[in-house]
Amino acid sequence: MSRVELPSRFDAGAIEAKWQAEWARQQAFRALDEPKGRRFSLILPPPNVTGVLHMGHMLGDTVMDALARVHRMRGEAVLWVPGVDHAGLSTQTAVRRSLSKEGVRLENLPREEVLRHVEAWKAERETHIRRQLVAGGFSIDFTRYRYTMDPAAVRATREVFVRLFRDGLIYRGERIVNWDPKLRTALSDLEVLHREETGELLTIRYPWADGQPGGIELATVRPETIFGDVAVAVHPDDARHRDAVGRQVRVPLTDRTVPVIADPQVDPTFGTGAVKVTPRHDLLDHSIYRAHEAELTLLPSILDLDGKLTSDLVPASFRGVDREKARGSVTEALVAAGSVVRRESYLHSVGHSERSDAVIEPLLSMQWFVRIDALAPPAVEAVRDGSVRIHPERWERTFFRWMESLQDWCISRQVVWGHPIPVYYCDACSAVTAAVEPPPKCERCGHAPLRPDPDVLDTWFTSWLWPFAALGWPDPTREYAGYYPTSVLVTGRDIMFFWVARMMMAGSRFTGKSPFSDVYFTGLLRDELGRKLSKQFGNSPDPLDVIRERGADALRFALVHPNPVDQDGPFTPATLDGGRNFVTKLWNVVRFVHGHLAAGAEPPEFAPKVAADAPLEHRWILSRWHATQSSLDAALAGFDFTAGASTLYQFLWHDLADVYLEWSRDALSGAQGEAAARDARHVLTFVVERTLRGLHPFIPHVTEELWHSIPHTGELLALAPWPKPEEAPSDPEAEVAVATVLEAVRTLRHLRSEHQVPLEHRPAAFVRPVGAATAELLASQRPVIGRLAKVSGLTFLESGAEAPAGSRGTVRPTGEFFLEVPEASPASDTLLREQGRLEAVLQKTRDRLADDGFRARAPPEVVAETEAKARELGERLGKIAEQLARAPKAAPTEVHG
RNA sequence: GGGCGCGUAGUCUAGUGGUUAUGACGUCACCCUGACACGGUGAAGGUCGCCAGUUCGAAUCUGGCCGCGCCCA
Repeated sequence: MSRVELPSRFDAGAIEAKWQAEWARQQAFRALDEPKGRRFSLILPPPNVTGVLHMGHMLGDTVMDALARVHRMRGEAVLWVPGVDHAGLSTQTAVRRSLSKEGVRLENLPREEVLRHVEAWKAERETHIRRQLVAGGFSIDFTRYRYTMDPAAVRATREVFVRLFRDGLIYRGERIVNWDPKLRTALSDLEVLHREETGELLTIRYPWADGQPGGIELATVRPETIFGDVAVAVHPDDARHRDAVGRQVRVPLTDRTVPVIADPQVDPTFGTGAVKVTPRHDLLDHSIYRAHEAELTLLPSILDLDGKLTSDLVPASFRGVDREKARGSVTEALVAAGSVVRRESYLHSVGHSERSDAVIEPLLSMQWFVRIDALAPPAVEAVRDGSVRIHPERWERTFFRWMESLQDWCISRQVVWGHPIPVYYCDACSAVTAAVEPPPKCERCGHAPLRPDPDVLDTWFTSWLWPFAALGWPDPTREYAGYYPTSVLVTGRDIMFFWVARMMMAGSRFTGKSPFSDVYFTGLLRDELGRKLSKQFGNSPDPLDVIRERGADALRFALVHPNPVDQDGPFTPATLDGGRNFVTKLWNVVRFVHGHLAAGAEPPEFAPKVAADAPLEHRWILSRWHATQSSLDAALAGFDFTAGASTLYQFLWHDLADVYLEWSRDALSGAQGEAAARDARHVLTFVVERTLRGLHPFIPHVTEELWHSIPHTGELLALAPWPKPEEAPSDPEAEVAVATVLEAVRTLRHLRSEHQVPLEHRPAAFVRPVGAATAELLASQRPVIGRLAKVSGLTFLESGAEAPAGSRGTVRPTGEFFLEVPEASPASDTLLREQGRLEAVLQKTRDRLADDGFRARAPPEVVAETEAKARELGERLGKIAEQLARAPKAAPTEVHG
């Protein structure tokens, strides 16, 4: 059992690196190939190689690590699988931006060269991410490291595609999709962010085609699309337009005529109740078109993939003009032509690309889709029947609501970087084949070669398989057999739909099981101004830099400790200081312990048996530890990591350091004899050792270091057993008694401070306790009270006895306390303030007692308590009055003004 | 527009019907006391957003209003 001298300062950099290396050397986090007994597994939500880890990742990873370490200490087989995500569109966008800074357009490069650039980008970020994960001290199994484009993930992705295709749940079709004209790709509904924007609502008159005066008026915010109109639609019940239905109108600025049709999808409350129908460029218009397909033959496209006006239907002067520019010039032309009836400012919601921020263009396009609604029911059922629990629980409702209104998922992307869609076309017989392995020739007609689909899959199409794909599915790997389904998923709620819900669908569909049993959503981090952490504000430092400056443990504690459940948490210099201060406090507590243990010969044994007549402070600290460990376990079970960290913080700092260490100083130093010293060492070692174990999941490095510096059994704290509260007894009696003693100490300290007793003075103190039990307790603890309050002795006053002249006093629930004060000491106003406060309380209490309703309806014990309270307050006020009566002789009355 | 939350000392926060409302940061005073000034001791600081209601009793439950945030359209 080796013990080391602790340096006076905690050198986070060196110590953290040392234990990271040691954990790796001992393979402490390597999961068993064939786990037995209870197991706990989780996947690291694979960070995008688009960038590197930010503080939000660190928060999630710290939570996951806390869970993983606790379960490991409980003796369970733990597997934590790390990995990174290729993040197709996102990474390609980043690379494109980086190339454009060098004046290179990604679109102009050959595919192979684009891939080379992306691979280089990925390699750089991946290296950094791995370094960050190591530096954080996360107990990840790096031997199971995975990447969403490594061969096994490719296999799983293609396998899933092919299965869904064969089951008819993936189809290719021409649908209105969200088109990003900047990135030139389709996006899923989830990748579109809606923002309120002010536009202009134009009311335009479409004249009757037969030349009769007038026409039909309709409102639009997109006048540039009139060239693609195929009809004007009104609601069938709209009396205003009943006569118009069936007539022809002329599209302004053109010679084309289109019919007025009636369709119930039209919102009669919008504008004039008539709308233009541009079926290739609007979802609703397309739907109306479909309903009237027989009468409407034309389906014109007037926008190209860059969002520029195109087509013969567009007057030459507008051709090739971007849609946003064209809006203005078409408006001018309409005004000039006298077609505009009204122009008004209009606030409406505009979809933007999550990636490029370009305004999304609804566009009729041939894409691949997943019939997601068919996959949803088992996922909904899993949450409903409790086999998957969402924390915090209220997010279940959001989950359900979303699952009820699912649109088909567009999974094809027109980008280079990603998993190619595993579909092959035969140009000879037009067969469409989906296959895991590229087929050499057409199965139907034998034609070769086949033409592969040019698109790639949405990255989430791989991500939704991750809980089992990362474990090797569809192969029957040891990881999959031993650790699937996983236990917990920790992530941000911003990807609840993107990822969590879809994972549950995929899990049920392909493995027959929910991929995890618990989902925990972390909150967001905000800076001191309440802003989200973001590069753009410069408030989002690289975690590696913070770790270099403060240490990983300080960062981890700062992230978890002040972060309330289900609310945004602060990430500020102050919270970082808090983390560092706590780590330093722990370090110094153990240094104190260490110094005292060095004096002892043999290492104390564990699991102290505390007799009922053992010294009060030992019974008390063990009871406090029992309570702390209990609430820690409860907090962890409820996924309340802040409460867990907080209970340890309070215990270490206030119970252990502030009270117990000071109280036990004498005993530890041997001043009370060798037996007392031995007992104190014994209890102290036990409590500190168990506290290190309890703190280890949150701040693993410093606890590992400190644990090795005190008596312990085992090779690594990371693998030491998780403490059980019942290792030490709960002792409510001791807790009450210590509270009384501490109140006496605090009262005397207060009197010292109030009356400015110089620090070197040891004034005499007097007490007139309430009740024999208190008297006995205080008498038995006279030495420690004297020591902690820095008074010379504590004299007990008989009930009638006058306090000595030259003393000042105060009144507490446990009794009256007096302290010898310097003669020049002015009277304090504390007593007066206390008197005022208590009188207010007493008044409220008496009012309540005077209320007949209260006496009649409140439970008798509450009435009795209230009566006792009134009595006690009355007595205390009486004593305060007595003290005030004897105070004036030395009391200048500046207080009363 | 729909939905879900949140308003408690200067700031963040605990507290889901019954003592005198919890803790942290910050502030003030004293103190480098043999673990720690990244610290110790003491103190100041609150109309629990507003208005009604339920109840013997409301920070806590209900409704309305005001303010803020997030998600969805």
